[in-house]
Amino acid sequence: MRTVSNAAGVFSLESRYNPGEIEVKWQQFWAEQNLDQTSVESDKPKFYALSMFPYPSGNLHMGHVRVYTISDVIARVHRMQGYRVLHPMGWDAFGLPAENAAIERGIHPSKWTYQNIEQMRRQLQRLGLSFDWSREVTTCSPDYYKWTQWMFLQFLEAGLAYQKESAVNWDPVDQTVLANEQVDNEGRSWRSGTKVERKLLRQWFLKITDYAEQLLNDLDKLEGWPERVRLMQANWIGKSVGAYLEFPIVALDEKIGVFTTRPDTVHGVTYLVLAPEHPLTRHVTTPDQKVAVEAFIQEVSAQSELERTAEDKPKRGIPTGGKAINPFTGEEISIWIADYVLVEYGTGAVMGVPAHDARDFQFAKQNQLPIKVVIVSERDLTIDQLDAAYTDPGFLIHSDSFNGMASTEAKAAIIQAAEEKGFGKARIQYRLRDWLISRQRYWGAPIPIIHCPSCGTVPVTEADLPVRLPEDIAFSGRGPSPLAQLEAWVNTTCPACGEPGKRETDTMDTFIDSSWYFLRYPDARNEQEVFDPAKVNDWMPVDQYVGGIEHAILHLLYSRFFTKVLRDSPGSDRSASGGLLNFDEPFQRLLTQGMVQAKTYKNPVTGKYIPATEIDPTNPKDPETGEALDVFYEKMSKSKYNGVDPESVLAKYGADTARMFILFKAPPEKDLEWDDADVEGQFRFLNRVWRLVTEFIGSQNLSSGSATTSPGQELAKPEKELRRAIHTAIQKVTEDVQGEYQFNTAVSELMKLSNALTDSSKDSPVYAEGIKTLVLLLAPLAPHIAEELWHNLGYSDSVHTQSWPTVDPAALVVDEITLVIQILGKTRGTIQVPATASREALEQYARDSAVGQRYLTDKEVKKVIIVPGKLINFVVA
RNA sequence: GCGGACGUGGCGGAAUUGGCAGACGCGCUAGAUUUAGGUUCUAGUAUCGAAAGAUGUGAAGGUUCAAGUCCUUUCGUCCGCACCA
Repeated sequence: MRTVSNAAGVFSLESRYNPGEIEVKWQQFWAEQNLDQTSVESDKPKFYALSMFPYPSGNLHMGHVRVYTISDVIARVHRMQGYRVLHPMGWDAFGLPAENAAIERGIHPSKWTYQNIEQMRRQLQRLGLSFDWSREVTTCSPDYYKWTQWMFLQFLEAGLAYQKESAVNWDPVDQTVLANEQVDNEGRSWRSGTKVERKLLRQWFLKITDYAEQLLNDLDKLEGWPERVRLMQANWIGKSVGAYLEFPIVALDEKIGVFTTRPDTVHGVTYLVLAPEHPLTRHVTTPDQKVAVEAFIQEVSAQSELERTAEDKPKRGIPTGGKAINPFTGEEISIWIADYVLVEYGTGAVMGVPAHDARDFQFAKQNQLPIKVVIVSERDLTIDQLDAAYTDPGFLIHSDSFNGMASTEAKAAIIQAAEEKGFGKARIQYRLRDWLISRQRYWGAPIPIIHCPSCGTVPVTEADLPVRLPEDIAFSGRGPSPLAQLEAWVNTTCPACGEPGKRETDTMDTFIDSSWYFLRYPDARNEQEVFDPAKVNDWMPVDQYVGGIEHAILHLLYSRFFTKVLRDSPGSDRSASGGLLNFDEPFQRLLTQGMVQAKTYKNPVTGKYIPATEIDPTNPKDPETGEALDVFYEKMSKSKYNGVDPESVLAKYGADTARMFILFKAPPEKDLEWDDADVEGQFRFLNRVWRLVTEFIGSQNLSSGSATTSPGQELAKPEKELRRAIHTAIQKVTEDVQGEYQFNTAVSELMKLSNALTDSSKDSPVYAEGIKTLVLLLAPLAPHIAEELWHNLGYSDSVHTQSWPTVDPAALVVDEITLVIQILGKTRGTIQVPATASREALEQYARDSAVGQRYLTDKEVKKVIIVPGKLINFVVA
């Protein structure tokens, strides 16, 4: 076996690329050298690269591999470019699956979670991700949730946390509240299968609506976010500008307030509608309607919100018998209740203007309610009959002093009139609702509140945090929340008066845990305070956030909310004038990566998915029925039998190949189709690089001294071309790995460089520069092989501590360019011309060329367009 | 219904932002080497055509010397929201 010796030692030239061996070796080396720990050299610019932390389900899937590979490449590139980089990792470790494991398998949620964390951390470390594990956070750990509880107290202090009675999805079998997303389309619980009920319960809320306007406006600052995420958030917040108007109830000393975006149509109101849950429904109902109204309310309350808001559902409602007065006209109008009015939005009551609102029109037709036209398309037109609601702008009629006014102007005029007469005022309404954060579950951060018979709701004092989860607890999945069943834990003393009190038994929504974790990483081991504001203000905002589009609203909106609240809140230091944070938005740039999909086989008749192992891929048929199967790509999942286990890919090809495949196969924000043949292709490429570098090292050894460049020597043409290829690669890869993150084209540039080197002579004096550059550019993408080759090249420092290569502009200068010759815009050929040729010279070269001779002879050239360095276009008659 | 994104070879995807469409890879074809096979290497691979050449970026128009890229219309796919008053 031939060996080579250099500064790095003696090694075999015949050694084949063996990822299993070198990846473990270098991972150990990096760990020993603490290479991944965050540099705190303050003279360097900071870069905070963050990928969304995972829920520790126990097994890593390809989606994880993709996100973390992306953020790892970004982190590694920035390190080489001279930034101090914070690239941390943690665990979103509270949540239902742990508790279900406890119910189903009798394993304690804590044990289950920590086991999973151990396993997933090992799996992540196998990928060669440069995470600073010394800053790891785990949301279910008391030293983390202590501060989650502290956050809650900040919100309480600021008046942003409150309790209120609210209609929620209640599962009568499991005896718990369910989130909307845990109820299916038929209104059944995902776990018990029972129809959920709407139940009024006293729950904790965070007042996110107080920040609605800022959350909306500051979206404009997020230029580094995908447009669609910003739009989704804007729609979710759902700002409407309109008016709040009050209608006095006949024979009662009360008024019904409504919100409307169309105050200009107020003279066309012919009835009012209350939501069934509206507090005034029972007041306004007349005795003769009482039985019918009660029955209706019962019926509606049995429906889930999903059922009630289902598409194109007929609007159902009944009269209450009560009457109200339209203050603008003095007319008496009837009061109805109907299921299409939502108690959560606006005031839970609407004014019915059938002539100018499609829903009201439908409702009025159905119930023979009067329709009064008050807007017409042209001035001085009079229309009394409509076939459909007229919802466009127009001019007012039947509207007293406002007649003839444009509806757009009338809005403001009528609001002004309402204010003057005390009928109402201008109002801005948001679709966003306050955030319900109580969960009747065990595996979450306990809400740090004590209920005292004499003092009421009392916060746990900061010194008593964390309110720990009791360890010794039974999980049956039945009866009240596990915490509520543990009397020893529930009974405590009131911090205010010292008398007996009871702990709040609800825990917090796990989205609270993840709404601030990025603020903990800069100071993750701080036991004295939630974080040192100086450190957080130094590292924040996150420069690049990477995660799935499924969090477009939830996590990303909540995190923005938390950031703004903490910016406004002084924290523990009440004497401070400003807030804890000095920035408005947590995430400067956001990259939403696409799904990882794989081929699925589905029987179009039965709808069944068939595992790939059971079919012949060249002729996919159902093994049981023989029917031809549909073949398409879908997100990997167990139920579709199309999951690819990262561990098996790592075992077969290694982490570098898996990373390269993922980066090359699709741009990061697009869905990625898993393809074993393409994985093989990346493995081949890394093998080519391996051979290229290894053979170069061998040739250096054999012919040492013969391939040196004398300074000042003019390079020959092939060398010049190779050097241009090298620096073009540096330029393009650099562009691709920063800013737009087009890793797929970055990899293809590396392939081109590799191909250029393969085609060049190893004796070329610039060959060594090419090999070195290739390894450096490859380092962030395939860190292990790059490290191995770097050391084999004789360097003793890690490749990952090297500076990113820079472009030598002189190397990009060309002597000759290819000039495209077009006749009437059609390409007819190309010629090589000196790069410095003038426009006149270019035209002459083109005319003299064979192409020019052929197409221009006997033709009248009317016009010549010259794009210097590129093309010449002759416009002929 | 409203809002958004996207349609390019057999496939994934490229195209200095208006300047040679199909980079790079997969697959496929032929050949070479080695072989039990994989590996590796060379050449080819948008379509039609023997070739010259013509055609070609969902479709149809338009602007321009020049359009995948800009404009208009249209078809299709995907995603988000959906009785929000």
